[in-house]
Amino acid sequence: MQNDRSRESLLFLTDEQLRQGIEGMFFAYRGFTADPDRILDKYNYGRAHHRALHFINRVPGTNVNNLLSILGVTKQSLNRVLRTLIENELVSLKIGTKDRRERHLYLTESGKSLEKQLSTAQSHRMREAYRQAGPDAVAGFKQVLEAMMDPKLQVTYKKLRVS
Amino acid sequence: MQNDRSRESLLFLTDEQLRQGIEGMFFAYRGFTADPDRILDKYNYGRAHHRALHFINRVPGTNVNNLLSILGVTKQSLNRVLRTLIENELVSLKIGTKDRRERHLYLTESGKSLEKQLSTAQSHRMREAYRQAGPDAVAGFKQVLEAMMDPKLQVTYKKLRVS
DNA sequence: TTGGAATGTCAACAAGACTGACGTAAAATG
DNA sequence: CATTTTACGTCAGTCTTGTTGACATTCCAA
Repeated sequence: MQNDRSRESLLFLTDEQLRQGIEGMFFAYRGFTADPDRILDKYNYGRAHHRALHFINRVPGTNVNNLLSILGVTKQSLNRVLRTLIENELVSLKIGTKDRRERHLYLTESGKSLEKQLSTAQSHRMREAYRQAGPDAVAGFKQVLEAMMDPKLQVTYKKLRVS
Repeated sequence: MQNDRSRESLLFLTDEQLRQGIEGMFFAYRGFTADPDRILDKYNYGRAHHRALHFINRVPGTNVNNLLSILGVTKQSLNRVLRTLIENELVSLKIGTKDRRERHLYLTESGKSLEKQLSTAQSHRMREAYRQAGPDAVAGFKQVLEAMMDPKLQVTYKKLRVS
């Protein structure tokens, strides 16, 4: 009995199930980035630019270090991306008033406009997927995603929610 | 009534919900690749090698064109990766008997061993996430992932299941 | 005043993606 | 049988995005 029950209740943890999850993540991520990628191409930007735009929009006035910890890249790498975004006037800098070493980042009007374009495209696919799968599936989807994150990123992720 | 019901039943489609899904994918994908990446580093391989190993293991004897369509990269890109894997004897080639233009790909013993190491690490995290979230959440997770794929990749994904 | 933090910048490099062009062998087709 | 198409490999060049390492600047805080 005990044995039967555990065997049954753990069917979702078989190697086959796990493999499907792995391949699902791989293929779904391709779909997830496909639409924004096409838009970015037209403007000669890449995914790195998209990510910066997304999180600056999400946390307006963030400083560079905070953005670095969200994105998980080196400052040199982010800097290159930020430089072009600033040159092209999609992002503006404001030097901190309290701490004047800090640069606070904001989207300009054109920045907001491109970000909107990108997020609209990405959300559209996400919305369709959500709609097809239904509310219970969506709840489960988010639970699994959250459990898959590194603990630190889980915290970052949750912070974005309440900010 | 009708109005209330639709408003309520669509709460999971709010912009906030969609944004959480987008950021969830971003952060979860980082976690998803983190453990294999650490192993790959030690052997001086990258994610591209991992993907090749994964799918050659999954579809032993696949030809190059089939692998290309699964991975969604150019032959030049895949070739670079395959060449090193073959040189290092993780992958072996067999020329097709029926169609001698085709190269069929197999993992060697060392190939299988590395693949096992990588998939064990990746599965471990996936298993923990699944366990924490529970079977219903996992079912929902997979539903949403599948709905997020490009239609062609959805077919590819399903084919891998039954093969 | 001095140390350290936040930031920027230069240089060099690598992985991994791309395009384009070309070559070869073999199968398929007219 | 001749031609075309397919499967694959390869060379060359480019781009994005990541890395390390070194060094400069600014300026807060002890």
